[in-house]
Amino acid sequence: MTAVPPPIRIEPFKVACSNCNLRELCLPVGMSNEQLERLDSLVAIRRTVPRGDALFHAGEAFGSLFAVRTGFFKTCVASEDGREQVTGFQMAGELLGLDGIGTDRHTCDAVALEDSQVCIIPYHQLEDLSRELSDLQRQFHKIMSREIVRDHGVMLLLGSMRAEERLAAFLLNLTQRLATRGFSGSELVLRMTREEIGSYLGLKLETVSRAFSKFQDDGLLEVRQRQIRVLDAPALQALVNGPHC
Amino acid sequence: MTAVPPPIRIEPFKVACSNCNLRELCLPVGMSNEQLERLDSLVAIRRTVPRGDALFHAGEAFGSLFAVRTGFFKTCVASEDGREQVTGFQMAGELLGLDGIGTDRHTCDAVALEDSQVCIIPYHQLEDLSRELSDLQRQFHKIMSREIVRDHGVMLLLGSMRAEERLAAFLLNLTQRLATRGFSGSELVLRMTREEIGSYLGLKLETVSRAFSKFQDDGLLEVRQRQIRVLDAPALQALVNGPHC
DNA sequence: CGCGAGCTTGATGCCGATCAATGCATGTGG
DNA sequence: CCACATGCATTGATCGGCATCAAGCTCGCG
Repeated sequence: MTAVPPPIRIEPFKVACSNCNLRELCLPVGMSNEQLERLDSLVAIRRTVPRGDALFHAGEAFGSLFAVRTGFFKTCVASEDGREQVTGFQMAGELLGLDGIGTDRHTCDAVALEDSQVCIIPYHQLEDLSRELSDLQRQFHKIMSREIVRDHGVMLLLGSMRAEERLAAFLLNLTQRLATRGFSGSELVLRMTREEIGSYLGLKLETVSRAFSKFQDDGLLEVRQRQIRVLDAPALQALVNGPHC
Repeated sequence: MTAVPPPIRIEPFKVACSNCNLRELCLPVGMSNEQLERLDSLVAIRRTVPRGDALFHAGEAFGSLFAVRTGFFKTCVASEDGREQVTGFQMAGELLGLDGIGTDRHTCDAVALEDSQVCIIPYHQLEDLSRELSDLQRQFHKIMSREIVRDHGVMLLLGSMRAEERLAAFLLNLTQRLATRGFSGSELVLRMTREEIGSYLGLKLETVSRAFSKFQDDGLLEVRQRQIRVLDAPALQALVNGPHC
């Protein structure tokens, strides 16, 4: 039984995991060419998300995961009374929407911090295919597990670090992920506001700003608005590990 | 090459998901009797963990997940410099070890807070079986996703709530989970110390103790050491939602 | 050019950390 | 059975880091 092809507009360029330059960072890690071709048939559509728009909102029905192809996102949860917490920042090759699997509804908002593009991964098809391809299954499980481990790291940060330690840890994490993607490990442009950084780190925007200024005074960073140059990464690392013990 | 059978003592009573009274809370949710029998062949061993002992440590090789059968656990991560953060408390029917999938090593410690018993779920066999049983696959994915959502909730708590709000949220979460397991929603015995609660909530033990006393003074709780009686759950709930806006 | 969003910087105050003493339950050995 | 030790909890006094409040500042953009 051949399925009717879905009436969806295909992007003009070919969408294919098999020749995507992010395949070593994304869902296809560890898959053979043959397997990749089967994944291609699943991930056939991209979606463009302009800066400021939401990819999905908390409460919406869940149907697909999304892989960031280009751009930058934040995810944030909110409590009844309107408190907001940024739970993460996602860049190329990272998956969005894992929170929706448990209840079939998204539980957070995903907002593009710059004009972005995502690959759409229909979730039930992914489940079906990962029952056939154990390498795909394994990689998907690893991605979920690492998200849990990452969250535990954020808890450690929020529960036991001081303001400057939090910002240092945040910056090192960002530069490391950017370096993995071939960018300079010392030069970066923040895509988010001081307020969003603060929300992620459990701080107010003024505190974030002061910490940036302090780092600049101490010669660890060069800060010009959102342009950041890391001058002394080891010193930042020393801050993250306990300098106060 | 037949492997030597591992020298593991099988518990005298029959271990079977199919007739486990926790099957509606645990991995088997949503599975048919036939499917359950296949799961039984996988989950055949239990392990007893005395109070204070670790089920696993960060850094150890990962091989199995564990389902809490009886008892109570905490999980905690530590940074290089020795800072510790309790990342969760697990009770009957909840899974331990999901953090290990991503790197094939555990990334946190799991410690029994009372004499406990867990079912051992060999992970690779679980992967194999979940490729055959889509209901098992679905439930496993839901469990991982819900863990991520739970972690996001903890981040919200750590990032934006005040001390008393955190404790109120913690107590309501505990009572709710106990109620799901058939216990009273108003009477509970804490299995963890003030210090462990504090670590989980990002507070010092003195602050936790003061918050308990405050709740008692205000008539929300009756506190006698670790014996807690909830007198006014709605008031606790009101604290969690923003009373200060 | 002037507006506005976002950022910086200063002054002040409060919440929770820290330091310290006491209380209370459990266990152990004389 | 009592004396004492130990681990955990409570309570008070003080301190400090970050939030809060309040101006200015910078830069991009209509």
